[in-house]
Amino acid sequence: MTQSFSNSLINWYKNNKRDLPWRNTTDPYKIWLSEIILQQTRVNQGLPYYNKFVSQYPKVLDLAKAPEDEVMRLWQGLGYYSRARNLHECAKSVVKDYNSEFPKAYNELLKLKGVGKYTAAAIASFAFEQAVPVVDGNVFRVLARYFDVSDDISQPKTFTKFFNIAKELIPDDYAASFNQAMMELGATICTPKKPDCENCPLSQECEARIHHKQSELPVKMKKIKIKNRYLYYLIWQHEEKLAMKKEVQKISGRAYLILI
DNA sequence: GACACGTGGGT
DNA sequence: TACCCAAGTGT
Repeated sequence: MTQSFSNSLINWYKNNKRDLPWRNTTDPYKIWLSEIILQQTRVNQGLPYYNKFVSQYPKVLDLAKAPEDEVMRLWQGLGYYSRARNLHECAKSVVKDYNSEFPKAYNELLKLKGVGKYTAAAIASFAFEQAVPVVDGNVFRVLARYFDVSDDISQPKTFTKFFNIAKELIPDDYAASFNQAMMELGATICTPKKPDCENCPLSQECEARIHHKQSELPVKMKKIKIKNRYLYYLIWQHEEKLAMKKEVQKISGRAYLILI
């Protein structure tokens, strides 16, 4: 049962995977770079940034040596800017504390800034072929639908449940392919809206498809609420030129970027 | 454990 | 239009 799941999935992946640059390497630096960029970010949006970073900083040492302003500028437009700051800090830490080599152990990877459970598992499996399952939004969706698991995925404790299900399914000798395949299926077939069940290699046994519950799974209770905030800036303008100065001030314990 | 963090695409 | 997300993590 678990074997047919993995076999079908991995076989489908071999024949249908997209050709993406970070899939043609086992360099942990490039794997890490791609994973940070792809956090909460679509492939099409992150791809040009990945290429820029690899080109500008071929090795972790290059990134570690770069000025933070330069790294931030390269990241400009991608969003979630704390990722860029953590990226730089992580690179410096790998150089200083790990002799410029990424650690292999999952628990050691977890100590790196910006590397959480998902990214640590991704590096451990893609770069080092360890059988640690990745659990991201795609994996939640595929497993919730296939096994009809209706736990609320917005609750942190649910992560462990899905991690354990995936751990049962992941083959020791095809860990990287399995993890990649789970995410690829979620990204291209088992999508949030209108999943393409006709072309899904797992559709025959999928509980959600059998019971027509695709739109009800996975269950996510937490809703995103957007609050408006209004900030005021003073900008000096003389003819066509703007006068701006970057300063960082602490206001009630929080760092603000003040443009003067 | 709840919440903030960003931009861009889909319905 | 107004949501709903998308290869999560830090606080």
